[in-house]
This record gives sequence, structure tokens and C-alpha cells, in this order.
Amino acid sequence: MVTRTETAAATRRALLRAAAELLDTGGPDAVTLREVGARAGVSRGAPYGHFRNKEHLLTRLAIDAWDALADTVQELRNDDAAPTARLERALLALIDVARRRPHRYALMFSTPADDPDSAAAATRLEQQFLAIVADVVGQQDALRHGALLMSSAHGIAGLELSGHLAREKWGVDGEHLVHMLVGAIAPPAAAG
Amino acid sequence: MVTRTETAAATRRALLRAAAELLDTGGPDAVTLREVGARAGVSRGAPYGHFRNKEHLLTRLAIDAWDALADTVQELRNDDAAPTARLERALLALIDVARRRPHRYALMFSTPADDPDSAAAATRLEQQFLAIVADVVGQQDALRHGALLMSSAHGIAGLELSGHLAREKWGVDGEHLVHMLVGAIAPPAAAG
DNA sequence: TGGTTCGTATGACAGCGTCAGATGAAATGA
DNA sequence: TCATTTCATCTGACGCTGTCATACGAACCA
Repeated sequence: MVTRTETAAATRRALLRAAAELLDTGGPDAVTLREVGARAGVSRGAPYGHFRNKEHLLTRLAIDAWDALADTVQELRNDDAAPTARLERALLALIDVARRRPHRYALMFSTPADDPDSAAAATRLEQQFLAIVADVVGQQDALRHGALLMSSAHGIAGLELSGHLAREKWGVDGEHLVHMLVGAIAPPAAAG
Repeated sequence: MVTRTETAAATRRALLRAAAELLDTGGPDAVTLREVGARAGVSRGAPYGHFRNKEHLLTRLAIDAWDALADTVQELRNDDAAPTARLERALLALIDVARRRPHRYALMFSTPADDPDSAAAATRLEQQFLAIVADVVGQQDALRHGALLMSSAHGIAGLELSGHLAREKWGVDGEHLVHMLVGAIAPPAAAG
């Protein structure tokens, strides 16, 4: 038997899946509620039964992306590689999202950070990340170094995304930069 | 006497100025060709006589922003402060744009980098910046360290912009991070 | 002075987000 | 079992948007 709430939940999932697919393949302009509804098998007005408006639907998408990345980084903590290598992998995980799902990555950081659920998801990722940072620079300096490392990785991702970090121009790529960064910070904890 | 080309050039300038104003004060959604035209004293169709479409108008806006930032960094080269201090100021100049004109900053890095004029303006900034970097790490390492420094500054700007770098959360702000970054890279040119 | 150029104005169109009202089936209570 | 309520969904409608075809009129040129 299929209850009403079950089909409604399925519709909601279908809407989010369709929106994610449209965003990934066609960019933000391709995400129209009409097309999202069509791909989910419902009409253009149906999304309003599940999300206050289009922005809230996109915010939900961003939250899912934050959660997925937090899961990825959490799995890294079980990795028994050297702390610096693990840190590099965590930073590259962020950059990897930008490379594989550029539009979704952009959405993550363009969605309002004051949304409680969104902030919670971001905080979970930050905690996972900070634990990995602490294994390299110590608990004392984890926060400030974590802030710097996350900023830098985000910047690398952003410049790669916008095409301003072309390898043939700078002679380096994201992996290079992450390695330089961790190398510059890791052993002789830099002066602040 | 006012020639036809003169009034046309004035209209073009007015259109760009109106668009910049709308972008800065109301964000990208506030920039509609109808309102841009109205503020420039022309109709909604007039912009199409000066720009192929809305995207090209915005690209022009981005180019102007790149140029202005390049000018700012160029002036820094006449500064006779210590090389590391000058480098920090150059990085903070980028972050300052993000703080004072967040929407215009976002536009700079969302505009297609394959536009020739846009790429040229970005390259000019990069050259100015690289000269300042070279004074700190030497000509040899300027390119790779320049890439890392620019990425990091861009990331700091981006995270501040999206609210993910709140001071009360991380205990540091942009100035802190820039100082840490330059300190970590400057004297003992980090291993690559 | 006559014809040409071209910046601008206007009407029209499709597509968009959004809402009000209608519809009909599931859920509920007697 | 039947009447009532609930609620996910559909449909029509609205104003707004970017864009184009067309028309106008003043500056330009011969």
C-alpha cells in the first residue's frame, strides 16, 4: 500500500534529483521550476507544495552538497596515511567537487549562510576538517590554520572554476598548490 | 556642437554607470536592461545599440573592475614599504574589492575568462601582482608562489563574502590570514 | 537639398517565478 | 459504510524579464 505521505516524499525526492541534474548539466539557468516539475512527473506548481519557493529548493540542494562533502572528509579520517597526506586529500576533496560539479559547488557558497540547516551542514564539514588539520599543526593552532587552509583551497577551486588558474599560464595546478600550501604550513608552524 | 557619436558615447557611459550602480546596490537581480535604460535616460531597447546583449554589458562591467584593481596594484609598486608589507597590501586590495563591492567582485570571477578583453585585463592585474611577488620570493619562484597567493586571497575574499569566515567562529579575519600566508611563504621559500 | 546612416523608441513574443482557486483522492471519524 | 476533512496537485492568470523586428527621426554626407 502506498500512503499519501509516501508519494509526497517520493515527489519531493524526485524534485530535488531533477533540480540537481539540471544544475549539474545545464547550469543555474537551466533550473526552472517548470522543467524540474516536468522531470519529476508533476506540474510547474507542484514544487510549491514542498518548498516555499525556488530559492528554498536550491538551498536544500546546497545542504545536500555540504553533507556529501562532509561524509567524504569524514571517511578520510579513517585513512591511516601520514597526517600531511591526509590533509592534502581533504583539501583536494573540496577542489574535486568544484571540478566535477562546478555549478553545485558555486551554489554551496552562494546560498545564504544564515539558513540554520545550511549553517549546520557547513559546520559539520568544518569540524571534520579541523580534526584533520589538528593532526598536523596541533590542537592549539588548528583553528587559524584551518581557516587559512580552507580559504586557500576554496580559492584554488574558485580560480580553477573561472578559468583564471590555467596550467599553461601559471605552470601549476591544484594539486601543486595544495602541496605547496601544506608544505609551507606543516612542519615549522608559521608565525602568526 | 554635439555630434551624434558623442551623444552615443555618452549614452554608453551612462548605461555602464547605471548598471554598475544597480549591481552594487541591489545585486545581480536588480540589473535589468529596462531599469538600466531608464536610469540612463533611454528606453529598454537602447542598450542593444551598444552591447550585443545583457551578458556583454556585464562583461564590460567586469573588465572595468579588473582594470581598476590593476591600477590600484600598480600604484602599490611605487610604495617604498618592505616587500612583504607591499605584498600583503596587494593581497588585501583584492579582498577589499570583495568587501566594498561584493556583487562586482563576484561578477569579475563569474564572467567568461575566454573573452579576449576580459582576459587581457585580468592578465594586466596578474603581471602587476607578480612583480610584487617577485620582490619577496625572487623571480624564479614568482609564478608558482604568485598562483598560490592569488588563490588564497581569492578564497579569503570568497569565504568572507559568503559568510563562511565569520571572525567569531574562526578567531581570525582576512588581515590575519593574509599575514599568516605571507609569513609562511616569504623568508624560507617553502618546498614545492 | 536630397538621400543615407544609425541611435533610439515601440510593439510583440516566449519564458520565467509565483499565487489563487479548483479538483480529486486519501485520510479520518461516526 | 458513508460523510467530512485534509492536502498534494493541476490549471489559469499575472507581471516581469531578455530579445527581436520594425519604425522613426535627426545627424551626416554629397
